[in-house]
Amino acid sequence: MMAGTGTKTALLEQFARIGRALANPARLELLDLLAQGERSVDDLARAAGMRLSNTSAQLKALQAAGLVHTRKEGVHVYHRLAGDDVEHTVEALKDLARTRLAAAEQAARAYLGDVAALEPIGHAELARRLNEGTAVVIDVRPAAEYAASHIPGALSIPLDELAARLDALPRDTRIVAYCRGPYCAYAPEAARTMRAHGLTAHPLQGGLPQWRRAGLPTENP
Amino acid sequence: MMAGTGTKTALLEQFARIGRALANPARLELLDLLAQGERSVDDLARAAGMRLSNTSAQLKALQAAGLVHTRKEGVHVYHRLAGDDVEHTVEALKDLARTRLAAAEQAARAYLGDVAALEPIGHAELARRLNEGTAVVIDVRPAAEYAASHIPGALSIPLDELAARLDALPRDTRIVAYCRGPYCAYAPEAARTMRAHGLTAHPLQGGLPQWRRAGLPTENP
DNA sequence: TTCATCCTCCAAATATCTTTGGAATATTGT
DNA sequence: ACAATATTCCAAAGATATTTGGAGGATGAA
Repeated sequence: MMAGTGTKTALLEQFARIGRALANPARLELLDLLAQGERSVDDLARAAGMRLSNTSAQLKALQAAGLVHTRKEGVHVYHRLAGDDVEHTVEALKDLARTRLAAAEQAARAYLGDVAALEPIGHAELARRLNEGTAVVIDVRPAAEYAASHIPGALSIPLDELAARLDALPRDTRIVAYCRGPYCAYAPEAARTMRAHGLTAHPLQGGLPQWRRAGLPTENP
Repeated sequence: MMAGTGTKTALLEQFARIGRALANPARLELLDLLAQGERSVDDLARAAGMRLSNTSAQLKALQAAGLVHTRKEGVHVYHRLAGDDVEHTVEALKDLARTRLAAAEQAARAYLGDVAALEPIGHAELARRLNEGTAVVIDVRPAAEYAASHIPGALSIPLDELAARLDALPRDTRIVAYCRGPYCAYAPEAARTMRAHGLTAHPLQGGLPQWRRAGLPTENP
């Protein structure tokens, strides 16, 4: 492809660089993970089920596109999203896919199941209920993500452990589960598990990144 | 790459399809043109300076990604954006590029010049001024795009013809020029030309697609 | 220093994308 | 039927991306 300096072509080429960064499922998964908080390369590789060398290469591509920043601490290199706008654009991309591609809508339904049937709770309602004490909120993401940032007052119950800890949950209070975002299956899955056990459970509409982006408070280390 | 049916991988793969559609400067240019209204393949090829066969191939890719719909009329195939969300996401992509990539910001400045110095007029202010009669609005896009859709009351003065028609413009009224959008150089360029001729001119903030997306009225054939 | 750990870099193999010119197809009008 | 126009399809060449395994560099701990 031509270099194309100084003209409209050069500008379009720059825009396309961002498109290219978002053109690969592995990179999109890394962005999802990074939206939960900064993580080391090796940690990301494990969480995404990718080889280390490949993870490093993809993170380098994201960095070259300006979507990710890094911080070196000792032997670790921590990566994080460059800003809220990254997450916002990725979400717009996903929503566009779901709206415009029947195959995407179908894949979303296959992965998430029927979320509407679980009557998701909105941000505002959860915030109100937390103030009133009429709901308990649980964070069903892996513990490391809870540790990086969570909704104040949330209990960390990773999905893996939910079944074993069901009896410790209140039967007389509404339980709201949240996870990584609107395309994360953890919270809906958790709500189903809890409902099957006779609890009153709902997923949060959107996950922690959306909660934060709405200007609501989070608790960080 | 794996097929990956039924799982998270399948969903991410669908999201990445949209990313891939936006990963190429030629396709981004076609999307820009389509945001101005539906056009035939051959017309788009001419406007974008691309070969016909390539234009057809890229449009096919956009169609496969669900971003573009087509309508056949006689011997022509008219393409149009599948919805407002397409334009919105493309704009988010461009803004992200400009914010996160220094090279993109630099290319934008090189292409657009210093737009802020031209004191762009916002949508609300233009709407008000048009009601009051305290501004004249001119559409400096190619005539075909004006014909497809324009701001009610706008005069069509394609940038090519502006120099020849400067004397017909009022010297005692504020003139607002608009074009394809925030990354189109026509309106800023027109404002500079008019100012150099002693007129009071400004570009509109954002172009016709943004005006329409803000819910303001347009005039269509 | 030596070791273990984390990460990046490299080369190679494979796959995908882009662009071109020309052939093939479709539609309309004569 | 024929010609003219608009579009798609095809094959080929070149350019980019993706992924892997392993080598090598950097850092901190023993």
